[in-house]
Amino acid sequence: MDSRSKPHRTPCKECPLQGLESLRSMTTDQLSFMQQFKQGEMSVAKATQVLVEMSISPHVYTVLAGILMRFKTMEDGRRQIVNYVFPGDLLGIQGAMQEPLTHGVEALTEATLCVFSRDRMLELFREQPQLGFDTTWLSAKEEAALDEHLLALGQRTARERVAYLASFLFMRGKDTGLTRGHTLKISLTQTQIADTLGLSLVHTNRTIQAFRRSGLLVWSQNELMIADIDGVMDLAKYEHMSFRPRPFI
Amino acid sequence: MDSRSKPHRTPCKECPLQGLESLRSMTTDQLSFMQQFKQGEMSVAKATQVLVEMSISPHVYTVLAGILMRFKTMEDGRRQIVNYVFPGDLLGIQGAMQEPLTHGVEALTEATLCVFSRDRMLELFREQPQLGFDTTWLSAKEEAALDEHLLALGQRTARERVAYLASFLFMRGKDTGLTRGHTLKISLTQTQIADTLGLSLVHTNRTIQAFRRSGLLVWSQNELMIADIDGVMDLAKYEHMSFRPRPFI
DNA sequence: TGGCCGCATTAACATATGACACAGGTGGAT
DNA sequence: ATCCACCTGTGTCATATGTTAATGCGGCCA
Repeated sequence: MDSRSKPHRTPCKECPLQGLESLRSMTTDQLSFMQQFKQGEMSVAKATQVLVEMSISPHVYTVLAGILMRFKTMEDGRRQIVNYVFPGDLLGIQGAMQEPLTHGVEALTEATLCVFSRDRMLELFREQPQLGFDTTWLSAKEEAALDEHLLALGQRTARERVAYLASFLFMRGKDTGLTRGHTLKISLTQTQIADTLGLSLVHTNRTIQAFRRSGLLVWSQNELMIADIDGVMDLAKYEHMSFRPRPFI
Repeated sequence: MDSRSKPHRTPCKECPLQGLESLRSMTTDQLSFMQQFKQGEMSVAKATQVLVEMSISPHVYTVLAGILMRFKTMEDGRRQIVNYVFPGDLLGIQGAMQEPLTHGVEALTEATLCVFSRDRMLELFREQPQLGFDTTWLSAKEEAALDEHLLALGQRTARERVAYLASFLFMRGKDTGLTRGHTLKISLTQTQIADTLGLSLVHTNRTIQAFRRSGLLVWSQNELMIADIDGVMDLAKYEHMSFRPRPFI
């Protein structure tokens, strides 16, 4: 499969994200700024490393389609998936600070990204203060999600963690239009789930199977089916707060 | 002790943070903007709740002095301390998005905060794009720290976690001028340490004592002494990256 | 002065979770 | 076809960490 940049370039007026209810739409002025600010578009195959740990990226990205994961690794090979990246999310903002990335990013599905130049980020803040502000807003969202994950890893049992991650992914998928009925098409291996939740592979497997037998939650290789989302969120003791539409750039 | 706002108001030109090596200093233009942007100053006693979970804060703060903690709680009482807040850090930026706070903040020491108005944040981005950009930079830093904590909770053993937290706090303290020689004056109860690391109180106690006996690390009620910071960081498998001076507002 | 309270400390015991080892299925590469 | 890598699923056993409960100590307050 091809994982290199493609010439195709969605005009910002037709940005697929504009339609999403959970995302805030842009003014025409903002749209036309973004149009010229946008450097290009990139499509990558599943399993492509989009950003690599320790490198300094010359680009900043916005996800147009697809799901990706952010992760950190230790020298001895241990890996922690720190968060998942959905359409509308900003990627690699650390690069804009000219600092080496402290995490890697890998695509979990085919994905297409909107490409911006690291060096022009300040220009965005200068010309479009509101969009600059929105960038901070997005960062605040990311922080809130990470806080939530920390709560999960620090305080929840294995069962609760699995229920938590399932609800989290499902809700994010729902907000970005990726769910159909009770299912979210996402393919995570159990190893990836384990590396997200800080559990061993074996125990993750057992926990997922217990859910499957209960019928509450069926998490297979290609999709996540949640029969009763409220039930699962209760079980996880997860209080999802639905907020106002999030901005994006 | 008094924990209410006080009239005292440090002029920005004499901001104690300007002197820190690890923080970037401001231009005189930026300083004078901040001077009028600053709404006031607040001094709080140890153990004061500065921001409360679920509330919508009308203020955003920068820490001038002191150490605070950010935490989340679950309905059944479980608590996770998600990060520590040092001088130069921004607090409550979620408030600027007019959204309810997803975490609380409590002072661990006497602390003094610089107060800004939530509603004027956009003005900051408009008039001082660089400072707006810096705000995003700060958020990116916070994200990186949270990623690091997730790695600790998800992948490290109890021993490694304690060593990690000790190094993390010590380095942050060092960067903000709070260490003297091998010690950092900070008073954390073992319960707080446990709630940071996702360990039980008893096991935290055992682990800390083991370190104390080894002499590598003495963590008492009022201070943290690290005999050999490199040794402790090795033990934690923690690779601290020292970056360029961080900005602040 | 006595009593209460928060905190550190210890011991004895319980268990959730991890480690290891192996089987079986699937799909891609050659 | 054959091989190989990767993934899910199992069983057995090991152990790091959690739980409960009791002790002691210092500070604070009536």
